[in-house]
Amino acid sequence: MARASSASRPCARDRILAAASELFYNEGVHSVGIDRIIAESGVAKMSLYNHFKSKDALIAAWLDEQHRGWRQWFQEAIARHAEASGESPLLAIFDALREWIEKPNFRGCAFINSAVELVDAEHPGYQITLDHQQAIADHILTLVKAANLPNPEDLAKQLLILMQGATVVAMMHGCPNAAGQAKAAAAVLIETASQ
Amino acid sequence: MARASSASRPCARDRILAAASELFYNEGVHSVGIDRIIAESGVAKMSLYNHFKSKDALIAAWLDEQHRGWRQWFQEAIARHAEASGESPLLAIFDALREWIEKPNFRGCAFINSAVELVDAEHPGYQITLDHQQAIADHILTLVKAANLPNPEDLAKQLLILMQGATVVAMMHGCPNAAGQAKAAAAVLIETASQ
DNA sequence: TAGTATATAGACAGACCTGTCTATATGGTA
DNA sequence: TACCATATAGACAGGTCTGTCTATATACTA
Repeated sequence: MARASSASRPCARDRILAAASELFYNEGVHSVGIDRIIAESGVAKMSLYNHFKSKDALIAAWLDEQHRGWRQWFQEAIARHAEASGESPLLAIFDALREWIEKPNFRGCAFINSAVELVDAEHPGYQITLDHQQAIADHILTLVKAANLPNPEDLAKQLLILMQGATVVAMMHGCPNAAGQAKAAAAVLIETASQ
Repeated sequence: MARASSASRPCARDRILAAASELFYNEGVHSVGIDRIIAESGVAKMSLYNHFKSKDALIAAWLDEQHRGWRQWFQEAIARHAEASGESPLLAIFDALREWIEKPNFRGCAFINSAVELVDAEHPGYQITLDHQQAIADHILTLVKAANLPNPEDLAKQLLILMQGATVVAMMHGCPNAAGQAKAAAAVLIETASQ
């Protein structure tokens, strides 16, 4: 277990990130201290600081990992839902969103939550939260343009607003059908834009 | 200045709440400690604990005060914008939202932010964040019903999603026109629902 | 087996936090 | 003026946090 190539147990770095991921998302980056992560991961404090320069660097690493994973999943889920339903990828966005919201540990968007908690734009993780949001907006715009709809920038922005709104409403209102309502609204906007 | 009736200086309690309000909203409830609030308000620590049982009680008092103030402002602003523009109160929601977003110290919704930070549903302030969100949803539903539109629950939910989404997009994307885009989308949804 | 890279457990220091408390000051009223 | 309610400044205690460090263990390779 001293080498990352061992197949029987994840390396220390991965165990730290896994523990941090669960704790940070469920409880927030400020409420979870280093000792909690150490206890959860079974990694020694010195190893943690060998892999990550500081707690802030760990937060940034977590956000970076989440950013990559979520982007990949988002694109894959949209394609999967679009294929399964035969509907436009623009509507499939909201099916993917619903799939995410319905996860048992859903507590909103890690990037929104972290931006709220970190506040400080100089924090090493803050820019990642913004990059993530921008990547979503860009992806939606790409899908809208691919659909050859007029005023793509406006429609993309409105769909982004619906998506972010459904995320927050699902979190704050315990609303199981926020994604469905957002999808219905998106359908109207897309239909109207097509005329 | 030992009595609240003094007209020359706010009483200690009000000064604490004013300082807490600014610091908590700008920097988050976890990042701001009691000593910061004491320094900002010029109130002695013992006075602070005479007025508020604990930091958590102060947070709850702040959220309660914000809840009352915001509700009042929201309804007044909608009425004001509806009268000035001659448009439906349902669209005026987004004019009021824009007015709020354009404030120089805008950093999203204090209730969403606090729900994210507090996490714990047992925290004395947590229920207030939920009550606040529910009050907004109820108010939107009331306006939709007053407009005699079909499927009021669905439309109200969609307008709520647009409103929350615009709030988050404005915060995360530095998007000055999120409220305007949400208003344009709302106009389409309302027009479609009317047919 | 020896050496090395990586790991473990956890003590430690200093900073910061929340809440308690002592001593004193201030302002209003009888 | 005396009394009382409320205020001030800030020391203090104990807990928690982040990051540094000592001592030791483990696993792999030559």
